[in-house]
Amino acid sequence: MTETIETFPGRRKKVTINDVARLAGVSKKTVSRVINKSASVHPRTRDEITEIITRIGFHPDPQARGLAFRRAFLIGLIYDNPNAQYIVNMQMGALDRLRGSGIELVVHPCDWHSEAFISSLREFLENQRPFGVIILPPVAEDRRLLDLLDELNVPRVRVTARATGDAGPAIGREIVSRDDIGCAEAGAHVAALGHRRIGYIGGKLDYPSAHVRRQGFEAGLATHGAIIAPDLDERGDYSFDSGYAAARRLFARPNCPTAIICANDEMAAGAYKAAFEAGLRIPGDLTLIGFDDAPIADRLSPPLTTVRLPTREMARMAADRLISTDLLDDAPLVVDSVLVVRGSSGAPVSGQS
Amino acid sequence: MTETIETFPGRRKKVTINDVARLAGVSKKTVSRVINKSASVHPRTRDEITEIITRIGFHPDPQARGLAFRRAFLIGLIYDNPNAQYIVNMQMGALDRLRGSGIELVVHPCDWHSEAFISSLREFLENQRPFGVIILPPVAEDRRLLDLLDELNVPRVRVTARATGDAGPAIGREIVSRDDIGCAEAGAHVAALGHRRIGYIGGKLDYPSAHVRRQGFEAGLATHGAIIAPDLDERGDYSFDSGYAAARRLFARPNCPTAIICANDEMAAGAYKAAFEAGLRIPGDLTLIGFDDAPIADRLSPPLTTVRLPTREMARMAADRLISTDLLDDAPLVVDSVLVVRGSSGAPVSGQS
DNA sequence: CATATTATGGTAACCGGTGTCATAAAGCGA
DNA sequence: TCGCTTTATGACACCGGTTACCATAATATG
Repeated sequence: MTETIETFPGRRKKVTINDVARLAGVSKKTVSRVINKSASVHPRTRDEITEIITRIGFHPDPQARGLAFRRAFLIGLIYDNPNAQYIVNMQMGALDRLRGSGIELVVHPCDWHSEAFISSLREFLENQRPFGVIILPPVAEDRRLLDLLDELNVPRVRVTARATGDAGPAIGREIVSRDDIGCAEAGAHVAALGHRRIGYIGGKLDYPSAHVRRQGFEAGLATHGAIIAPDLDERGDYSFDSGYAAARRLFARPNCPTAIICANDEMAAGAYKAAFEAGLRIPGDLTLIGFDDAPIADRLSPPLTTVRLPTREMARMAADRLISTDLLDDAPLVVDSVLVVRGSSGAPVSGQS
Repeated sequence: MTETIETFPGRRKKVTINDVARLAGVSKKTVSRVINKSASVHPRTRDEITEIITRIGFHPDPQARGLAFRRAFLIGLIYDNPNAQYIVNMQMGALDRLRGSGIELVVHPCDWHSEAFISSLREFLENQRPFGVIILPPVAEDRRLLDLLDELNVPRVRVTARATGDAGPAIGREIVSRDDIGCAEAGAHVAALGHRRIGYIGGKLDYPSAHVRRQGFEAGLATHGAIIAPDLDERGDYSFDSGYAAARRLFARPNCPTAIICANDEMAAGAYKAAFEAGLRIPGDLTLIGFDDAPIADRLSPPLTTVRLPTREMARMAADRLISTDLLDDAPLVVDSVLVVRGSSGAPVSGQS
């Protein structure tokens, strides 16, 4: 039995690998091997060292380890649109997985369209050399960013939306959301309610998710023979204001829609505002559909029927892919979206088209 | 003129302090002095070194520096209530200031009431040894956390609400918001509109801001001789659901309020929902007031009259206090809140009390 | 039993900076 | 001109880990 001299009571200085080595009567190299689960260490030795590590509460210094590894124990979360409400969910999801791993989450919002976009990211990546990064749409699709990550050899996981799991070549590891599935449900839901005069407020064309969602909605409508009315086809930029403006344009059309499908909740919330101002009752006069199931969705009155994406879960998976050592392959992980029916959708009032 | 041999074109390996030293013909220590603006370096030498640093694009490695300094170039943002919408604003504010400083923001939500609260924070602080932390309410008031920070000697800035700038002893550096000012404006606004049957949905007693805001509202009401009706005095926990429940309780009272003041926007949003379900029109039947000017405030219909706190600015100031070398003193920085009148407040319909 | 292979452990150098302390150079009053 | 203080700079160890490489003990083979 080794003397219990020098256990932690009273010690104030940081416990180092040397302390462990000394107590175990081995070299720091051996302790290092145990820490990193590398190479062959005699089981007895390993257990002894492990025991000592926990007993004296040794935690390898991330700074020192990072310096030697040339890699910081940080994971960057890179995204545009810092105001999107799901960002918080994504952060929580990543943190769920990181908790206890000794790796910290560094948030890195950025302005996709700014000139400094790449250079500021480069600075972060080159200097801090994060363990890996999680990139969210729409920047997850940016060629320059992907190239930069390749150049600097930073592991990454992309979170992205695609209509099918195998559409297009995978660009590195990715978490793919099947936005189209929930959208199809939503489209079918709207059509099944009897709506035929259906408006649409889509996203910008350079957001890949905009296409996927649209296709999903259209496919769902088609199952009941419905379509997006060609003269009620509007577009926003996923912001509240753009949704408001688009909805106003729709209301100004000769033949008002009885339902409007929005490519995200923020724009749907804007449509609520427009509807309120126009004196339209939801869902009596107007059915509204959103996407995201953002926090605002069930805070609206009536609560918004929307398509839920498991954002937190997705971020958790993304973080897991970055830090799990036992990852089997790089096949994209696919998650489904699902329709959440709430109070904003109902049958059109009789008498209307 | 020194030869331009070996400038960066084509180099792939990291530029180190040694490269700079060699090029400048000085020791790395001197370069280090320049980097840290420390001690006396001859102006000529300094300029020369500075020039070389920018020319070859040298960025000191945060890992190495952190190891030597025993302090990571990270700033932690510690908060409970990760779902509060102002969190994103706080993050943005801190990032505004950190941009270009080479210091990264690490987010650290935590469950104030969990047992692991302190231990998980201790792990972060002991291992990563962040440059400093910003702590937001309500954890900004937690004794155990403050003690822990003292023990580990981690610089901190607290963001907190106090009625007056000098109430109570300052516990380290702080950014103080005068919640009471805007609340007083709001109270006066409600009373001036003619409301006399005024309900209140306050926050939990262990949230210090709950007291401050209440006092502010009451002071404002008092300027017009109004008070919170004793039988309409409810309490929530700053969550949407609690606001909804509290509002429903208020509506069930014999004599309905014509106005409800809520201690935050989330609860006010809950009250919207309750009002909607009860068939009450806002502001015709019911005036609603919130606090925070959270994103949801102007997404509600009608938009919510609320008290705005300059959250982003506050976080910017907090980060500044942590990283600015030229800070003059530790006096608390005080920011005011201000009433934002929107569509949810109006005169009570005649005929009512 | 001698020799060829493993399996481990030890040593030194290194990752890229910073601290301490000594020393050279410069300023300065007598 | 000569000490003496002040300023500028360098040598070297060190922060706390890691890897490269070598030495040695343990095991297998002829």
